[in-house]
Amino acid sequence: MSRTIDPFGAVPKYYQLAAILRQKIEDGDWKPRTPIPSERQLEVLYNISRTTIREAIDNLVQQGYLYREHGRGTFVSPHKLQKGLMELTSFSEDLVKRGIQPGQVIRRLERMVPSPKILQRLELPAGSSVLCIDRIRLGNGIPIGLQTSYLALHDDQVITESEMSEYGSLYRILQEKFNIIPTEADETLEVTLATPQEAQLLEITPGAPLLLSERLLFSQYRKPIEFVKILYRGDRYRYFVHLKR
Amino acid sequence: MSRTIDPFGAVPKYYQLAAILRQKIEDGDWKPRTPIPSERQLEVLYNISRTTIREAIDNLVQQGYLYREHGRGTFVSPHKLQKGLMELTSFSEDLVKRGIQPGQVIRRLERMVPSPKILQRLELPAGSSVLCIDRIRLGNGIPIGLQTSYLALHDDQVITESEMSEYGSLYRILQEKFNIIPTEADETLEVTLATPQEAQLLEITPGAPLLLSERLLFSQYRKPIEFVKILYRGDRYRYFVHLKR
DNA sequence: CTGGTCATGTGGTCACTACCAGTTACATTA
DNA sequence: TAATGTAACTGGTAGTGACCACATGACCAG
Repeated sequence: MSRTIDPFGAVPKYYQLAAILRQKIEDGDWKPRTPIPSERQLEVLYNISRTTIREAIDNLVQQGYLYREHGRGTFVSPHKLQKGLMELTSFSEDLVKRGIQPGQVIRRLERMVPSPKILQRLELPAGSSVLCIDRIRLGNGIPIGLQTSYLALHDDQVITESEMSEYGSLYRILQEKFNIIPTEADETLEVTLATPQEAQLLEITPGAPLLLSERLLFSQYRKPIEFVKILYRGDRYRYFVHLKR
Repeated sequence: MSRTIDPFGAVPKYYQLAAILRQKIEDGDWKPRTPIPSERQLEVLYNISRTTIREAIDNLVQQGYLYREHGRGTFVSPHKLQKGLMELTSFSEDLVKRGIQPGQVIRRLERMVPSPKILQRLELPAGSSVLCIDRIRLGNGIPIGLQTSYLALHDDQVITESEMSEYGSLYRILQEKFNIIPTEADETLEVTLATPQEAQLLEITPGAPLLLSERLLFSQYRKPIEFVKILYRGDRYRYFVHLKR
């Protein structure tokens, strides 16, 4: 890992500096609750202007690595293993973080015209077609959720079943193939009971309690990209979220 | 509402500007998806340096009011009624937003020594006492949740039952009386079934599905402040969250 | 011992300047 | 006509310099 700033590289200096500081925190060079060098000290240490220093620190504060105290200093956050948890995550990222091996069975992958309610949430005109992906989600080989995604993609934006396994994550495909960056999402969670059909797919008894999630995903330009409905087995899944002011 | 910048006031200029811009968005003066004036134009319009302009815009982008497109401009986010939803909210704020009249029955309010597991999560030494508040939460007069809070407060930081109703919100008491600002929280949600006792308090049948939330709340200095457990009636409550990258 | 003052260190705010990097419209050229 | 360049926008990055607001500890007067 580079420990110095490259003034000619394509990556911005504040970004390079943020990476260096983040590394120090993750490596444990800087302990929780202890102050990092002051902004004036960093200015000298890395030969970078305070403007840039502050931009780097702003980023890390935003991401929860550091916190400031006016008049006292900037300190390392004491959160232990939670780095990255505040992030908007995909299902697979989500599981990997908990040490569970994600898996999936794709039951359907095709273009279709969804219900008007779904089209409305995706802000598409009536009669539009979307890409629909129907999957059984597995954790360590055991079914834990039924997921149905409706993606607001054009006819020429194709996703194949083989790409789904290559990329590993739908969000990676969106980002790397279509330059769509998931940025925000609205999600609701509620309790529901398994229908016989759902129970069979999830290998549970009908009427067993499920966690129902409905999520609307927005791109970097605040356009709705995906509407996804997930039914989680109530006995095998716990939803986690990190909230911020 | 003031539409100009006061250069001598105690409030920072970037904050005043952000308030003005936010107002224009909320009033509908600037429509969704349309560009706001460029940073150079705002510089002239308000006689403020671009540094300050950008700081104000940064804030609003962070809060979801605006989004930038490099080379094109800065645009108003198209989100309709969702302003503020990304915020870390208290139970009562939460309900008010949905147009439901919040209410509560305080069943217990006392200092106690909680279980070691809870003390550990609050990062307090074994044997410490905390303030425990046990409440039934109402929506439009109907029970929708059982809430038990454990607050990491000192013996001299007292909260009375009358203050609970005066302030309306526990978070307001923390903020205004003790200068503790809820900044982050980790929350898990899972499904569980009502015990006979819980069923009675919630006025449902035993065995009915419930939504169980466990939340650990952190102050502005990343110290754990509150551990709270809430049991929601599965048939009357839907959890909402706004996620961000 | 108590309370005030002050120097010094911290982050917070602001202005001015310069240049880089995408986007767009339009004139130019093949 | 179609491709191409180019000028004039946009936001993005970076440096410099100044002053304010808050926290702390050393010092001093009572």
